[in-house]
Amino acid sequence: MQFINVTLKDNSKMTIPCNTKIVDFIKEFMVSLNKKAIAAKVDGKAVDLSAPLYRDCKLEILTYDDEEGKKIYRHSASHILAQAVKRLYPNVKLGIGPAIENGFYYDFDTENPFTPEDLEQIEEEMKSIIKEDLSFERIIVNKEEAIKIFKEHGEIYKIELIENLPQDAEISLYKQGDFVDLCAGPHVLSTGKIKVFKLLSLAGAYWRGDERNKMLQRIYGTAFLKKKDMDQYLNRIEEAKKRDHRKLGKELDLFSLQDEGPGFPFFHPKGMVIRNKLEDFWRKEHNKRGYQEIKSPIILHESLWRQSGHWDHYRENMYFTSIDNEKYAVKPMNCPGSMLIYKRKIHSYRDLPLRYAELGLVHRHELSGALHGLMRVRCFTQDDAHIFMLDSQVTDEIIGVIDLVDYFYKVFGFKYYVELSTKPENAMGSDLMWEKATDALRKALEIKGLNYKTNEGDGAFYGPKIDFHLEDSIGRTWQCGTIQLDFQMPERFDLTYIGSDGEKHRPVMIHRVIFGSIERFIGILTEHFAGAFPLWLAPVQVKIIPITQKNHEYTQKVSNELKEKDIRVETDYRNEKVGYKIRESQLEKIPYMLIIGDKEEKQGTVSVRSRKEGDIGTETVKDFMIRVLNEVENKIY
RNA sequence: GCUGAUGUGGCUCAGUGGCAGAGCAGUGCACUCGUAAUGCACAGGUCGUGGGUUCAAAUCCCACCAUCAGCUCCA
Repeated sequence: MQFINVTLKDNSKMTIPCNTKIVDFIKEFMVSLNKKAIAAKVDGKAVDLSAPLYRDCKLEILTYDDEEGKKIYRHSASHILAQAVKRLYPNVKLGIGPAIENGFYYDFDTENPFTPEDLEQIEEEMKSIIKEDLSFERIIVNKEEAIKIFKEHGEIYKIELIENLPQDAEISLYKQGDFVDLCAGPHVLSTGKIKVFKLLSLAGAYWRGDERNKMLQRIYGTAFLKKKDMDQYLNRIEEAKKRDHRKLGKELDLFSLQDEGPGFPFFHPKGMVIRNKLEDFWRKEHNKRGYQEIKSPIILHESLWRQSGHWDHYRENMYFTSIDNEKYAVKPMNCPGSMLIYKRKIHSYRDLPLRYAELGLVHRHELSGALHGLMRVRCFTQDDAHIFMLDSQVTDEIIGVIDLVDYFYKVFGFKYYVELSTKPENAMGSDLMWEKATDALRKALEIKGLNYKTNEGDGAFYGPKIDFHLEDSIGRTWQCGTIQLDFQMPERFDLTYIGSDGEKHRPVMIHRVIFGSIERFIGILTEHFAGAFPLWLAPVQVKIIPITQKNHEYTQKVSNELKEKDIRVETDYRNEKVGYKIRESQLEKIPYMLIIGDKEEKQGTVSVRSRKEGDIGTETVKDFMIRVLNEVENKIY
């Protein structure tokens, strides 16, 4: 008998007979993992537990606690889903069924779309497949054999996948009971290993994600080892639903979307307070940092958009109109307007860097099906800025923007991640320019000591970019800020400055946003704070609640004093019980409530209730004002 | 744009061929109240829009619009 050496994760070595199955190896030498093992990695490659060890190798056991193990577990669940569907609907054709973050899906081509009731039936069938505890068997075939097998089953999508594999490919199939699927694997040992799962939703999805292809029916599901973990996950989905800015936006009366303007949001008085506070903050911080605010028109002549390149690259997303028989376009971006302002006069190198900031309302034609509350709209306000500068100023300017982004996001308590995107396939401009620009961005990131991920080939067609993805309070990420180096616009608009040599030179330009879109940012903030905005942003900061009509006069006096200090106050003079008024203010997520009765009136105080901590005792009006003004000033959240 | 689902009073929803309903919100009256819902009464809807089928349509059929879940795309 031949023997082989197996090296484990802790570098210990074992000598075992050749062709020992991993599952047997675990039973013998790693008993503690016997129940937990899902699959294994041999020399870094994921394999089934039923695979034999036939040469010297490194062995690592994957359990549900490993990200990879979890994926394999869920992917196995997707095969069970497919088997259940085939049992119930034999004519359905299979697409693909991978594991995804938090779950899995499987795509099916079916004559009759599934209904939510069908899902229950499919779940039942999956349960019985799990009960049958069918083994996942790996079968290796060549290309011809694979095609023959799937032709017998009429699986046209699988055949298409196989045909795209190289001629000499070793093709693996997985068989459980009477069900065979094309799959690289690995899988759990048998269907019985899947403990808890749930089918979650139905959706259409294009075959291979291409909108020219047929739309298949996708079933989403998830699978966990413990019911507790699944319940927790389902709860988190519920929590996200509760925080949905569309729901909260309606409840808190911040904004609305009307049939008359799909994708064109209406901001209500309370939503406008948040908006204006964000803009005030933005203006103040930009002023401090040497930005000058501009405003360019919303409608501009078509010739401008031809010159800027938008006609060639962005026409599909633009709206057009005509005025006095001339063709005009509604701006989808602010940069061309900014270019015209730069070009209005001659600039000296001494004027640079020139930082033009613009809260610019842009309109873009988005597909109707893509619209989503404030997150995806057809008109939005970018907190844009275009910085025109000398080559030598690029790094400093980028660092300035990075610092500004960092300052802004911290104010809201967001963590964020940075990504650098490099030259794409269809880029304009020379390699040398791109290299220089990308180096400048990279250098700035390194000087700041920021960790970043590089997305090769993901830059804009006119230049590389740094993207900022912020993470909200329940762990979702959103792309907001971006810094883009742009060589095309200065070129296309023939921007110049006069250098110290008296000659004309080409300035460098960066284009950047921090909030991204004010509308989307408000959506993100709403979900991040679950509607309980920090005091400085809260549409109503203080609600004053008199206990009886006798206290109305004093209530009005307190209200006037607070308003005098620009504190946003509302008074509730309705003939209701205190508890009722408090409950309502609490649901409106108003940061402070002041309860006023005879006692307070006599003492000239107010009884303060915070939405977070409840009753926090009695204070003089003056102390309460100091408390509020301090909290606003420091943007405490 | 594509696939599927949904559309009934300000909000949340019931009503599946036979007189449009409930709760909350609103208004009026009573109670004058101490930290998350006082009681009674009243008012409010051409059932998304336009066609059609039927003695009769919120309900069945067709088209369109919007919303939702995804796909695709993206600030």
